[in-house]
Amino acid sequence: MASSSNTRKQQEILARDALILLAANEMFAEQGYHSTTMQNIADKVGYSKGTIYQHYACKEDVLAKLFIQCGETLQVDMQKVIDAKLDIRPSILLITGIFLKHTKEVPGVAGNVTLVKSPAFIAKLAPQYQDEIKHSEQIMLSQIIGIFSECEYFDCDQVKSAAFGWWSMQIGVQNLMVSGWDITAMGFKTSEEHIIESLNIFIDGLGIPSAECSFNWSNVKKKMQQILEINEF
Amino acid sequence: MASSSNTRKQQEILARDALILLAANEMFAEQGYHSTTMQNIADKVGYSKGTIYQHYACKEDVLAKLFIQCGETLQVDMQKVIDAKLDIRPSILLITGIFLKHTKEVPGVAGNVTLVKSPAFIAKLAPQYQDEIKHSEQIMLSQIIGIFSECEYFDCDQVKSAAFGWWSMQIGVQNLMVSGWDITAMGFKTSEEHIIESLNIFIDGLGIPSAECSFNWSNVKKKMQQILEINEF
DNA sequence: TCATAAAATGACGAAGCGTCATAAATTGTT
DNA sequence: AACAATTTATGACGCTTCGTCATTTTATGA
Repeated sequence: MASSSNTRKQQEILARDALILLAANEMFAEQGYHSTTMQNIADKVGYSKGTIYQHYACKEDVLAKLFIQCGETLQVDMQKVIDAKLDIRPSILLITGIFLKHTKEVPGVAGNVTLVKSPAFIAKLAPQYQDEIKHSEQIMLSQIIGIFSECEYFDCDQVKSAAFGWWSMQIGVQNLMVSGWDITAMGFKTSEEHIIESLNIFIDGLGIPSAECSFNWSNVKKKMQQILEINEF
Repeated sequence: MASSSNTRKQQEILARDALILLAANEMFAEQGYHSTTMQNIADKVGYSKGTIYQHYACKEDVLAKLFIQCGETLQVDMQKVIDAKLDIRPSILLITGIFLKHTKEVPGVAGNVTLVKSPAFIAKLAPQYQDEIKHSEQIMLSQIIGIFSECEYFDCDQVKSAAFGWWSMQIGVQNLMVSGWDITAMGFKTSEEHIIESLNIFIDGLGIPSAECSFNWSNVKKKMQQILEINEF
């Protein structure tokens, strides 16, 4: 019975772990990481603070775990786009769309990317989480570089610059989206629409010929639903 | 004597204020905002905690003031580039160079842009600082839009997209530069070199003809020294 | 020299992180 | 079922830091 009992208990723990992460993600999104206390999280999942600390050694580890989980989902979705073997332009735009979608879905994570990657924060994490974050970042970057490498006119350096530029823009737009800044009040369209338009400009600059159909945010969304096999978002 | 004495005292306070900001900037850069305590700052400037609180009502206000100061310097430097009435390509690259320079000079600020702009942080600030931050952002954005507006082939929407894209990339590269991530260890060049190369691609995409001289990071640096009238950095 | 005003100080309350002794619950045995 | 042994949950406690404010120190002026 030891093994069976062990498994059942492990499943209970796993289920509670999911609850903790769900609660944390919601509260980080609603009131920010620093304004959310471990007690808040404990209250929300209906367990005591001590129990939460049996799952995570520190508050930083909770956010790190959310970050890592999110990274895994991103990788899987990115791979679906890569496997679809589309042209460079739709590939890049779809992967951008995936990041935009995740930014909306997990604002508690997207709004704290800078915090998670800061040296002071990383230093507090369990070594395992430090490694996983670093690893996750490398995987994603190599996926991006892989896509830009398809551009035959470019040498290795230019591919890296293009990937670095895309990555910067992606990080930046996530920041803008989660900041309370209402750009539509300044006569702008949505962040999604503008960044897709901007990326089209960037891809034009790479010397990639324009596609027959225009790739605006609306089209990117439709194509994403198809590739990721989801109904709506 | 009242006026004179008042002025002298005010100057003393002003001088101490500068010391506080200097100390804070250094410590925020070295160990991060959250690991720096008000006591640390007080110790560094040689005054007590209470005295620091006569200058700033809360820790958030200290970072906000640094952020605002930095924004003012950026605006002045940007205006110098605008007044030089260069072509679009060098204008954009030089303004990017100015941001890169500031990122290196005030890492304690650049590494906390996301934090400062988060709703939870803004809410804690003195109303005056809230307004100044919002205002500073609008000024800078309108300066950027002004430069992209020079591009005669573009309509208003495209100009906004281009400005939004540049802004995102700028925020993103600042994040990457202050994160502990050593991209050179992954076979990359410096962030500065890559982002300038990326922006050249972006500007190509805008339909701007290539300049006669190539604008790499080295050239941008030289031109910056000339426009900003500085000797080195 | 002393009185009054201004400024500096650090002890204190409040709040949050993380720990650990204790309490509760679960499991195994007779 | 009753009890022992082990596992798990709990929240009081210590520690740290933010921000306050009564007290002390310094500066000003008569």
